[in-house]
Amino acid sequence: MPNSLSLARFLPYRCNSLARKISVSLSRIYSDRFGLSIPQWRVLVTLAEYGELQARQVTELTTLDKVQVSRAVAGLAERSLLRRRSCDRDSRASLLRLSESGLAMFRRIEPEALAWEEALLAPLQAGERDTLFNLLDRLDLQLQAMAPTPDGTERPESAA
Amino acid sequence: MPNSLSLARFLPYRCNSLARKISVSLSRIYSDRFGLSIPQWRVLVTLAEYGELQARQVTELTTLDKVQVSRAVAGLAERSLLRRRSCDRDSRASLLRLSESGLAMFRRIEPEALAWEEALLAPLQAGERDTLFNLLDRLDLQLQAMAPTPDGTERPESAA
DNA sequence: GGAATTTGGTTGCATTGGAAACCACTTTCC
DNA sequence: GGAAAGTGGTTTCCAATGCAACCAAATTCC
Repeated sequence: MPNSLSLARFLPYRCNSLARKISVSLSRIYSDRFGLSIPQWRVLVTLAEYGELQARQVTELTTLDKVQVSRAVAGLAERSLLRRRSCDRDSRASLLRLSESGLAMFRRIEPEALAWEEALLAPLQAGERDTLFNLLDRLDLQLQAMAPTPDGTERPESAA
Repeated sequence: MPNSLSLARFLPYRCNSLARKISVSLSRIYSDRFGLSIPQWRVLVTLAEYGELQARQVTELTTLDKVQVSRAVAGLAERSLLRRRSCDRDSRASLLRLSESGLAMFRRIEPEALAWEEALLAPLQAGERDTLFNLLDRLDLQLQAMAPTPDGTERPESAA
């Protein structure tokens, strides 16, 4: 019996290579033309959407770890694309907000990014797009359920 | 009007973060326990599937570039998990094949990897799994169609 | 046959990315 | 009030990654 694990049909490989290709292609917009790294791009989008946030909240919203956020924020601040304000309630933290120029940059990139996404999804009908997002959501959820708990105990099965 | 680009609903972000989580989770098998990097793991699987290949063919089958393949092969050879044979037809190239121990390692990882995939896909019915793979294939295809040609000329539209 | 180009593969170098140590502050708990 | 533990964020150090230069052999084209 030949082995049945074929890379080409192995979901982790498929997802990874697709995600990689998507990233490379999209980065031609925000990276080549606007000089943003992926983490910087995510921070930009997130602050554009939420206004003012602490770094901690950004990490939660972007699936980036705190080191990546710290560096991305430093890079954006360097270019005056965002401003940090000290936080009253907690003097360790600071509040992050896009500057005018940061917001302006976002407004220039946004329509292009959306157009690019639209082009990618063009072959899919509306219903298929919903299905796609639904499937991704469910995989995400399942992955979370499969994740080991820090203390090694298994979480109880959700009631059927 | 609030902007309509929301990270959480942006396909590139969704794909990327899902793929990342999948990789991290799966790597607990081949990385933590068997000490393989992702490229090494892909080379292992590919050689297990195809038997003997040139490095060049491996790059095509794994979506890795030649540098990654070269280094992965060096790492596997270092641990005697694979053997290189010189190629008659082309003395620059060499033919790669898993050693007995490489194949043995693959046979130990394979069922675990498949079981892990099965656990991830558990919430999806058979039809949904097909749909998922079909959608991924179509996105891949579309991405390829969107890719700029090296010389900047656009490829002709495929006949409708 | 031999210069010029291409191809298979490796290596060096500069950059990125992650883990863990770290600093400063805040909260908990006695 | 103060030790101990936790949290927000940055920095340091090291491994992984990517690009470009490189070497050697093969192919193309006169």
